Amino acid sequence: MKYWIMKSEPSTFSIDDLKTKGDAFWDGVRNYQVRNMLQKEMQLGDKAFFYHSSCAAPGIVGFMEIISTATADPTQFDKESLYYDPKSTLSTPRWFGVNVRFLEKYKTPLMLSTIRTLPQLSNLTLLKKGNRLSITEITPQEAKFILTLRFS
DNA sequence: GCCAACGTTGGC
DNA sequence: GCCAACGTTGGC
Repeated sequence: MKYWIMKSEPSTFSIDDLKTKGDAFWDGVRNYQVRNMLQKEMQLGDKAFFYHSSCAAPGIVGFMEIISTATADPTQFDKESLYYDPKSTLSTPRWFGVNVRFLEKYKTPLMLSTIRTLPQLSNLTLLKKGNRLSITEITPQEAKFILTLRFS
C-alpha cells in the first residue's frame, strides 16, 4: 500500500466538502506527471493525506482512502467545466482521476509552517522548491510519522 | 527540436 | 497582489 499527499484548494474542494459527501471523484488533474502517477502507481486501498493549498493556512487537514483505480475524468468533456479540454475525446481521454473516501478530518491541521520544522518530513516532495505536483507520494515512514502526531 | 512567450501554481 | 518556478504552446 502506498501513501500520498493530494492537494486541493479549499475554495474549490475542501476537507469539509469531502466529509459531507463521504466520497468523491478527484477531478481536475491536468498535469501529465500527476496523471501518469494516478494511472500507473495509485492503487485501490492506498491512503492519502488531504492538503489545503493556496489558502490562508496551507497544510494537511485530513486523511482519506483511494477507493478506485484511475478512470477518465468527465470534466474534460464538459464544455461548461473549468477543466474542459477540447483535445480530449471520449475514445482517447487525456485526463484521469480516482475516487476517494473520507476517513478523518484533523481537529488541528498540520500546517505547512510546522511541516517545515519537522526533520522527519524534510524530504517531502511537497517541500521541494518549485514542486508543481498536486499529488505526491510519501514514504510509509513519513506517513506513519504524520499519523502519530496528535492533531488536537 | 529549439526556445520565447505565455499561463499556472502556490506560498507569502 | 507579487513573484519565483515551472509547464505548455506554437512559430520557425
